[in-house]
Amino acid sequence: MPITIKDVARESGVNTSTVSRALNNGYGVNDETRKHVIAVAARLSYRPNRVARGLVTGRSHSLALVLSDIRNPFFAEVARGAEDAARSGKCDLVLCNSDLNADKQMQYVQSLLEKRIDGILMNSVSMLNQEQQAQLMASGVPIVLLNRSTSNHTFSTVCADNESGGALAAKYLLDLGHRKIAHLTGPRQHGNLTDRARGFVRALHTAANPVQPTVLHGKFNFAGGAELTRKLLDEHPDITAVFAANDVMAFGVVRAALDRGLRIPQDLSLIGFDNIEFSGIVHPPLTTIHQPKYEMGHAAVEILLRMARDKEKQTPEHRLLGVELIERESCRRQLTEPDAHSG
Amino acid sequence: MPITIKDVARESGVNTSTVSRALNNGYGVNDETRKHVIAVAARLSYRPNRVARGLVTGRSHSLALVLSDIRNPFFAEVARGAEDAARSGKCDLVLCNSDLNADKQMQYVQSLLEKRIDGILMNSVSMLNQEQQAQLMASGVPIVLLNRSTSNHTFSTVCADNESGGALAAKYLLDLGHRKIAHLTGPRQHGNLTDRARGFVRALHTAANPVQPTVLHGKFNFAGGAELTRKLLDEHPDITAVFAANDVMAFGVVRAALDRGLRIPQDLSLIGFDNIEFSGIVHPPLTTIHQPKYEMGHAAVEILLRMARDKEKQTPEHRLLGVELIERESCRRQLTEPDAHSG
DNA sequence: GCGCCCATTGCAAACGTTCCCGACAATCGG
DNA sequence: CCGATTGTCGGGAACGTTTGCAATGGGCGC
Repeated sequence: MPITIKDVARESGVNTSTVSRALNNGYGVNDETRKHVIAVAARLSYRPNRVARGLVTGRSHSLALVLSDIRNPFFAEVARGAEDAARSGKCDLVLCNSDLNADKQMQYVQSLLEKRIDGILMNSVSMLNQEQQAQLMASGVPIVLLNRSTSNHTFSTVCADNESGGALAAKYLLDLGHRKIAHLTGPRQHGNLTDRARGFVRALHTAANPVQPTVLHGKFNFAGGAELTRKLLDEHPDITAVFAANDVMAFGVVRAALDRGLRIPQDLSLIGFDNIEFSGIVHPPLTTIHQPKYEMGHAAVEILLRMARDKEKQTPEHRLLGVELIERESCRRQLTEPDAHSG
Repeated sequence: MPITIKDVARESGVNTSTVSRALNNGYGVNDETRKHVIAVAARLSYRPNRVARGLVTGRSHSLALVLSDIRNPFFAEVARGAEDAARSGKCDLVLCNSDLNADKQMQYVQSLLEKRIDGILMNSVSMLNQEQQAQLMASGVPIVLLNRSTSNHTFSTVCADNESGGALAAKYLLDLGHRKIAHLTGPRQHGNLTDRARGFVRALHTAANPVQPTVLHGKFNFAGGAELTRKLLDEHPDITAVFAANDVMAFGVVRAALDRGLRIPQDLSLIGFDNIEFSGIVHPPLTTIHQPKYEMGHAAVEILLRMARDKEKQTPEHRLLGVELIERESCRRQLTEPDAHSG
């Protein structure tokens, strides 16, 4: 029913192949006839069928974004960057929520492969077993991972410099004069969080006046942040500054601290990680390490587009994006007390 | 290069049409041969090419989600509901961020039509002019609108019951004893917000003891909430309760109130709208009207799927989803003072 | 004036499915 | 025992493009 290339060909008195050439790159077709064809196509309001084109070219002009949950504001920002990049690369983006479920993720990949997707951006493959990872590799589709998997360098990766971010947080707290410092983070297996912790602890250790922080592991969400804070305040009531592994945990810290009657930053300094939008909105505005989420999504899709174009150049590319400290109002200078040992 | 249906046909000694029948609905093919074909397909790890299938069936098995910005947590939740529904309908979801830009939105639609998308879920068409809306209608693709456009009933719609939500907020504040009440909302053109305001004001008017609220219009974001609050506190310092048109505005109210030294809920009661995730996390936890965001996305896609299946039944469907009050800690009972007139 | 080259265009074969239609055998009703 | 029906399957056209190759014709060098 819709208008096809044949209609345009008939109406403009040329062959379909000429129409195709005129409408696409247009090289090898007389300038006059090209204009004529284009005019006719416009008059009939012809819309090429990208499905048919995809069948012959083998490219679907769509990319996929497989992440755990779009409701996580971090991923929403990444998704926006990815979509913008895809759009400027004439591709569209299909959204998949894996919930970090391995089976679900593989089902998505299968479905995407059947659609001859041009590339996939995933936030993690760490939950996949060896066989599944091998299957992904074998599929031949370009894949970029959002969070670098230390064990696997066969895929391209885009990652924020978590370790530097941790160090940035450490330096900031030290400069403010804090000596009793804690770090609340997620499970030890979590690569990104581990990197942040490593950078943080290392910077504290290598400081002119080294500090040994208290590090607590738990769930890396709001409830986890609150729970770890309660535990922390019970066991180490002398803590003056907390570095939370992400902003949502930091919000949990705020809540638990308020419940104990502690004000931030007057009684406790707090620094987060991610710089999600709400960090600037909550009270007090949260000092945090900014992660270039939009740029990460953007960069990942750019790599994907490059890989999709050059089917030869499939050497994995690794991009590490810088982070920066966003100073707001959740930290305060700590007057240096006399050292406990000297008392 | 990849394995096609022909390979399976050759390997199992039958015709491609038989393979197709065996692998799909399977009706009209001997049970034994079907099993054989399926076994061979599995052995060769055959993956059907959905692009080719789409070319002949005319269905792409993908739906599109065109919204202003996925970074808006409201839309992220809608998107998640939509994606889950699409998935269970064997479709995938392509994501488009329109930024409420009419041209961009039409470009998206054009691109989606070229891909022979099966249906489109958009959050608004109000920024489109008549010609563009007519063009959408003429395209013949199933379309569901997230926010009911009062002027246009030609598309299907899914909408939360904003008016009832406004009434719910009004009743709640009245029950708590508030008499000096304000409503901070967005521009007058905004349909949803207008509905909320209407429900709110009407419920206050029709109460046993009617109240005339102060209604202020401004930007419906964080900054707008803060700005309107400053204005409100300047002009009406006797206000005891505020209904913000959405949660993000409510956060702005919190900020501005704190800046003036007012505590919530001790000095000012506050109720929001949407119940985004952060409403339960901020301090104080925000009492608000819950909008079934996930369910809205889910329902919209279900309508889309139905319309895509029955190409005949294209009568627009309108679904109004209920809202509910989520009571947290941002409102407090107001002791009824003697009426100002009697003083 | 002749042959060659290049620009332009048409022809037709793909791409991988689905699905209509016809062939064939077997079964069944009478 | 014969015609009709049913179940099973193959043949082949279609879906709307792209693209390699051949054909055509004009211009140009010699």
